[in-house]
Amino acid sequence: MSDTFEPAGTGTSDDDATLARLGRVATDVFGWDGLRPGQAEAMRQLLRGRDTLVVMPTGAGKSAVYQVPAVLLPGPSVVVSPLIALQRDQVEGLAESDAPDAVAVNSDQAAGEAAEAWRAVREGDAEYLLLSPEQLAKDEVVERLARTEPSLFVVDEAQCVSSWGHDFRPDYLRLGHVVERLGHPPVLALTATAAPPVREEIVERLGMDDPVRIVAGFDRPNLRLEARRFQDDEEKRRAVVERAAAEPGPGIVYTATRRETEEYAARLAELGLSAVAYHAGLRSAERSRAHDAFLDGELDVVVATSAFGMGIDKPDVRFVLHASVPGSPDAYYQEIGRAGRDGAPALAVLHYRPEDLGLQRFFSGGRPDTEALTDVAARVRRHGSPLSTARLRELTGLSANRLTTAVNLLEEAGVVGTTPDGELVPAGAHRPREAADRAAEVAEARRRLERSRVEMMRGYAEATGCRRRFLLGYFGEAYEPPCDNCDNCLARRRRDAGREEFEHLARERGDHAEDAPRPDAGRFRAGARVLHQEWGEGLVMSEEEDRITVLFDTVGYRALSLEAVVGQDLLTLAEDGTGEEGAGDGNEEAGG
DNA sequence: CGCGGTACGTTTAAACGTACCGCGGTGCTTTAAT
Repeated sequence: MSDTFEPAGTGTSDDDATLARLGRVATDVFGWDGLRPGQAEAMRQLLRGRDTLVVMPTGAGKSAVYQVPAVLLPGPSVVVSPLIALQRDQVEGLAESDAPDAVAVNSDQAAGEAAEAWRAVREGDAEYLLLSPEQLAKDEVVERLARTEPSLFVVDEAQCVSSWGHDFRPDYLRLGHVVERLGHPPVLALTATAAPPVREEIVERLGMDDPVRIVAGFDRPNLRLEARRFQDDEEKRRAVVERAAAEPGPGIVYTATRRETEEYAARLAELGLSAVAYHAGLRSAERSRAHDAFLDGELDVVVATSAFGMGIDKPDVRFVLHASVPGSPDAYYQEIGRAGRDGAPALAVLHYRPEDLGLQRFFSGGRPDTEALTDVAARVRRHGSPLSTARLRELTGLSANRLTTAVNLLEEAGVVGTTPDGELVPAGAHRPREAADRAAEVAEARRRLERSRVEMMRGYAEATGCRRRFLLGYFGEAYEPPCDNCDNCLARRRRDAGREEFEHLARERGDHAEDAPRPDAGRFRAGARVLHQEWGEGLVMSEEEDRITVLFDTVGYRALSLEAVVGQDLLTLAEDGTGEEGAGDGNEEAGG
């Protein structure tokens, strides 16, 4: 995949001129000192018209990547943003600066406000237009947008495509069609956290064309990683409360349910901490009060569900404690990534009970809606001509989410297609029941993948090796332990120190204080394509000392012990496609 | 999948099992009723 971009700074005068122009805009218009290498490279690719995926930590200046080139490109820039609160922050931030203005169009606005925003975009008074994917699901919005001839299509928080698109906010999976209807301006996908398969899904779902991938390193060496296992629920709760009270704040405690946020916040308040609960069931005034108080340093602890986080860019969060396992390493890394952004030591502790995995399994459970699938398939087929989603909604009476989810599954199964105008047509001559069955299979595969991600959290919680290696491996980065900043590495170091005292005695007795020799992973390195008798083809994602993790096409992530792999010939190398996605492939390491 | 609550059952009466039910996370948008 290294052919997907040409290295920067090969010194053609065109490149130099482009970089100079970008640098001038950065300083003259935005008032910044300069551009970091990863930023500048992404901007240069966008100006060349290339689709670009950027994975960079929060605070590394992802927004700059579209803000600067937008100034040099002719039309307005569309920015897809998942939360109205984030849109508001961006609009306000740009309004306060000398940079061009941004406007948003969303359901929060008074009647005249949207009209004024469109006018500003049309007449060039606003450079950036912020929209939710749901806005872009409306024909009239896309048509109006097409007339403004946007020169850049940005998807912020692009991991939402993968994490929310399949059920919660299905319009995320339709953005690729929007891009085409806009004449495919350069697409920029921005995210802080995306494992290799998530990156590939973003590329595919947004219809990115031979994209450049710019991926900064994931390691956060100042984060101390720890996991503690509990049998008893109340014991776990006590440990969480005690830790939150003992560690220097401010900090975040993540729970699995709304109810738990209230319970923990109450117990912490009893101990005299200033702690509040935060979840999506609170009134919006309460939510923003908690949010602002935390950012302003008035709180010791926020106890929150996963609702708390996006848009929290507070440098001095000292700990993130998980009172329960989250549903995936993707979610976990994103949540602990909110600690220690100032680079000073910070702590991430997972409080784990195997029973807690059940709730996450439930969350990733949803059975496919066979009825909706059959109904939609039947109507698309019966209707002689292309069918708009608006019309389909009238015909079926399905809610927007159920309908769009069904359409997405049918499309992924290859039994429904989308025309260049965004209308739906049948693909192939499948009877509705058969079409629905195929789509249900797609949904089932997705469910298996999500459940395997839950299992990866079990793997992390129960890991005996370096936790940093585990997480970085999951994100496609090789790492050589010890990290000296996770509980397992530190425990091993203490053991080794103790062992030295007895080493000479052991030598006298003739035995070895070394661990048993580990089987060699041999050919099954990260990035290798492998074949398993039962589970079919897969891709080796990471290697640990005694196991490897493989992402199988049909069953999702599986951890395999090297002993079994080698001893029982579990795996063979698949036809050597090599260099597919995997650790250390052609992604640029644009040092963070 | 695991929990908390409730209803029902039994034993030897106020308390203790058991069986079943419902619930659990992320946000946009639009619309109807005050």
